Amino acid sequence: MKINAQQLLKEKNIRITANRILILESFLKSSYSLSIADIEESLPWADRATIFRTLMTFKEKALLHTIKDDDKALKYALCSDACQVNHHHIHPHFHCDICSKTYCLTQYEFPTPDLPENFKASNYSLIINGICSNCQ
Amino acid sequence: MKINAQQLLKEKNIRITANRILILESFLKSSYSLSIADIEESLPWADRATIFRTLMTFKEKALLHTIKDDDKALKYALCSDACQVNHHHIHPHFHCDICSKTYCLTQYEFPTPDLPENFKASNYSLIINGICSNCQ
DNA sequence: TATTATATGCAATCTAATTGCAAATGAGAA
DNA sequence: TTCTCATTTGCAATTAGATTGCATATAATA
Repeated sequence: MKINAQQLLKEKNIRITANRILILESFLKSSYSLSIADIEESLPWADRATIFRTLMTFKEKALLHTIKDDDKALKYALCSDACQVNHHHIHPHFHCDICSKTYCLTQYEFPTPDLPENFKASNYSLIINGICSNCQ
Repeated sequence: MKINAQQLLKEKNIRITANRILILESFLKSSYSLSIADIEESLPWADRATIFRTLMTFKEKALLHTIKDDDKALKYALCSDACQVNHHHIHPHFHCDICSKTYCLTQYEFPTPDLPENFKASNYSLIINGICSNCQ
């Protein structure tokens, strides 16, 4: 793991606890976004409410953002540096209809559409559905 | 009302009932998308399960599509003709952070981003957050 | 008008999210 | 190092929204 979870927490002024380190490490290790249930599965001793509140905290501190894909459960993914600089950012995500994984495509920017008169955009969230490279 | 709900149901091969006519009319009248709760409010005598199943049917028959915005409840909106021709379409939606209404911007197309190698897209769903013209 | 598949209403269930509260713990002060 | 106190945690309970089962009612067509 290149990026140190503990250090990242300190940088973000988040109190360091075992739970938080392990939950953050789950995200650092994963190439796709995770739901509360995903985290419960990888850390079976952890309490759902604690995971939930940890994710809330991480989101407030702009360490994570949420994604609503076609699955029932909300997913969470690490914010890139771009996210962290600017809270009003563009988020393309790819949801695989087969394995149901959702990938955060922060490096793939897209041009924003025009809007009707007097509509002011602050944030764009794009969900692309399809089939990922693993499931072809 | 320009478009006739009853006729629309017939075209789509959906059995005509009082419930379905009134629910469909709610959508024809509305300039924004509706949740189950919204419909319950405007048709207080209607049963939630019936509304739910009606919306399922409408979605299956490509009369409606669903939108997951920042609200908890799922929203539904009429499909445009474009939707109906091609099931793999592009959906820009605008969610107002103040009044919480979500508008379907079918006329506002956007260019699709490039994807990583071997990722095949079939559907794009864009949620734009911001402030609508009514709330400026 | 009779028949039959489909739609409805009601109550119950499910799933995921969310909260309350007392006990445990982290981080800075002494 | 130990003390102090705000913060975090674990457990149980609750909420919100979605979804289902089943008996009855109804639409469409013969």
